[in-house]
Amino acid sequence: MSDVENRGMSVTLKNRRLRREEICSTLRAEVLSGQWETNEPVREISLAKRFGVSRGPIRDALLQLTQEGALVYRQNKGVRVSSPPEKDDRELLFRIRRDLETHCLRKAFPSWEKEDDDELTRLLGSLHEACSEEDLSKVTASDLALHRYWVARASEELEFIWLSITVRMRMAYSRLSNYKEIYEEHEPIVTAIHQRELKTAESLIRKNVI
Amino acid sequence: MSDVENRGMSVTLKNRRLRREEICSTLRAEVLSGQWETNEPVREISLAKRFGVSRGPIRDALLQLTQEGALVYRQNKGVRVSSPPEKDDRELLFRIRRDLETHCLRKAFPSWEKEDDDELTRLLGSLHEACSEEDLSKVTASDLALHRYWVARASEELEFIWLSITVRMRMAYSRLSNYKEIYEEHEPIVTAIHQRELKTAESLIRKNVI
DNA sequence: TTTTCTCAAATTGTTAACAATCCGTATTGA
DNA sequence: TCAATACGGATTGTTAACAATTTGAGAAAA
Repeated sequence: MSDVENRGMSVTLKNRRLRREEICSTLRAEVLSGQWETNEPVREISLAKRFGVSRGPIRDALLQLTQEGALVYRQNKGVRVSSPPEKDDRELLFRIRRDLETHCLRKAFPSWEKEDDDELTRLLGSLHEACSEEDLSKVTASDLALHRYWVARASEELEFIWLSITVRMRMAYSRLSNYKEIYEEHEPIVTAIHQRELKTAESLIRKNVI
Repeated sequence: MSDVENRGMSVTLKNRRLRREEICSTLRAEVLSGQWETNEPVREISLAKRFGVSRGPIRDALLQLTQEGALVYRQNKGVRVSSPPEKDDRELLFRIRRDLETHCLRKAFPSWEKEDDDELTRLLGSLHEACSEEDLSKVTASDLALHRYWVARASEELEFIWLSITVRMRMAYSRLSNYKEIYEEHEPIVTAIHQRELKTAESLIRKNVI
């Protein structure tokens, strides 16, 4: 069992039967936050032991992550962590992601309600907590969940497309020097949404997604 | 066993061990060409019988098609054919698809070789044949394969993203009145590529993808 | 009649055993 | 020595049986 696979042992007996989606998001956060070596093979058996299930559900989860772009699948050789996209493609992918997020926010805005505000506040709090703890895996998951919310709020279809693009970009934080900056880039976006300032929110998202 | 599931019985004994990708593309073409009722449940057992395998590989294929957007998965209820995207989202998706295809063609052009020309010719021939036979499933698959070629030629990463968008759009041919038009829209694109006229090819693709 | 409850059939979810494949190591032969 | 080959452990692919869940028909109750 490798180092990575032993991490985060919050798997208690009561949630022995984890949903595929839960296994997925745990693994996704680890891959996205760069905790797995690129080209490091991912073994089904060790993951099965770690999550306390058989290889079946693990294969489901790995196949899903393959489709999302976090992993690459090869016949009879299992999956490995994929490489980030080429430089040529990054600019296009960023633009598509910006277009998707602003489109979704604009579309969801007319029916935006207080409970949406509350949920965003909760997600922002989770991001703040993760940044304070300097927990990279948690920061990545929180960041993803925050952006994902306004996309999913608009369209389940677009959510899948957005996710597969965002996951492939690796959400690299190299542009930001520390965790505090990550939080401080997101706080104004949520504030603008709370105040129903669509244009401001759109503009801030465009500046954040680069 | 439903009507759809009995269709196309070219499954002989020799290719008993079909790859997941082969099962996928067969099912994908049928879904995309509208041969399955929307919201019609897709049963694992009947598909397993049809392809002569157990439910395992079928589940793999269905999960993959779910991620691509052809099917929708619900806990304990299996998959069903998804609905086409909302009108609001269609224009955005078309634009993204156009951007992806032209970007990929431009990127692949410098290293485009004779064998690529040959492959395009082959794929165009397949489309022509499908149009002559008026076989909707085959037309859909051929059209997809042709566009897919120049995307895949540029980037495996972008191929996945492009596929998940294109599959979700259902490739509706309502804009075109007959099969002949479908072929006649694609023939000039391939010709332009053969003659290395990038601008012309890009422009034709933009007009074709609407 | 209408609603609620019960139960059995159908279907999906999970598991463990088995088959096929890959890959590194050792052995063989020139 | 070196290349080719054979072997065996490790890993993925597939299968069939079993568990859990959903669904709908029909009985029971209001």
